[in-house]
Amino acid sequence: MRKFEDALPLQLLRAREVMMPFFRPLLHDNALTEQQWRILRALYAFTELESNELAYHCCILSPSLTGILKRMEQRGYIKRRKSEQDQRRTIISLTDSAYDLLTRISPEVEAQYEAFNQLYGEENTEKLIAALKKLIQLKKPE
Amino acid sequence: MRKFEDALPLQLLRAREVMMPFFRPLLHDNALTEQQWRILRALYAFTELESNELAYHCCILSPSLTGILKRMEQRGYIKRRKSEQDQRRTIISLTDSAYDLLTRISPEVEAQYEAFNQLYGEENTEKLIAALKKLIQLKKPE
DNA sequence: GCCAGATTGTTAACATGTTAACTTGTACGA
DNA sequence: TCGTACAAGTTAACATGTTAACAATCTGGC
Repeated sequence: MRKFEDALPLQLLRAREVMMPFFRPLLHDNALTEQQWRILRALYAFTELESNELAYHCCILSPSLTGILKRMEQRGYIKRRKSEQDQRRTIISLTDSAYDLLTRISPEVEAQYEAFNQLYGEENTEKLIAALKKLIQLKKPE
Repeated sequence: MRKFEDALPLQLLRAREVMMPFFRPLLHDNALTEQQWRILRALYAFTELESNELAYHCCILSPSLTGILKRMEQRGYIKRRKSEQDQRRTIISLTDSAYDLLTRISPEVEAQYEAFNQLYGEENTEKLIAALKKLIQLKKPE
């Protein structure tokens, strides 16, 4: 059988566990979960997104997103409106308060990316991103 | 700010989401979660492990492990014994039933790895594993 | 216009992730 | 040897992951 450590999904998980300590303290200080942070960044990048688009970009399943958005709405970070053309669709966007938060902590996040790059090496990072992009473009043939 | 898609932790997550569909149907057919499968494989590789070692190898936090092991014990896949020298430590190992299960579905798992490699390319896979191993060896300086 | 089938989002039920607090057992120095 | 600090597991409380089922809406063909 394949050696336990060579399992690629496990390696990807481990790699993530090595990176996250760079960012977790920051998120924790601002009472944000990783998922909430991904949502803030996605909405910052796209200005507004429908629920299913947001879920796709953030790698979050719809049932999880329902709860997360509920909490983020209560905390005043996101707002929702119904699509005019299709009453099923909800369009999500950020509040001013969320933009303030992003503006405030983004520099610290960038600093942590820098710290990581210094440790891992700029070149290694680029190679890894390239390899991951290639993998992500794959689709399982059915 | 950094482009949303270029966030490395997100890329690692996406990559994993692309890979897992190769294995999920198999796990699902055998009523196994990803975590339970990691535990089975780790115990198969190491024969027996203490709780904290098992948690480390499988990237599972102790509080989660407590519940997972409870369910796996009820289903007859693992057994526990106390360490003689240190009554705090629990040593976990597989039951015969678990070995049977592993023997039965391992070939199918390997076949899925092969299918993935054919799609992604042997060389790409090796490069990616090498890059991930290098990353995993990093420790955040405190 | 009407209905079958697809789509969007939610709820439900359970498993796991995450942090903090707690329990028990161990080690170690005053 | 006493107590204090530490280590291993568990529990608690909440957030999220996962699958299935469901309600509301839309879309197309008839």
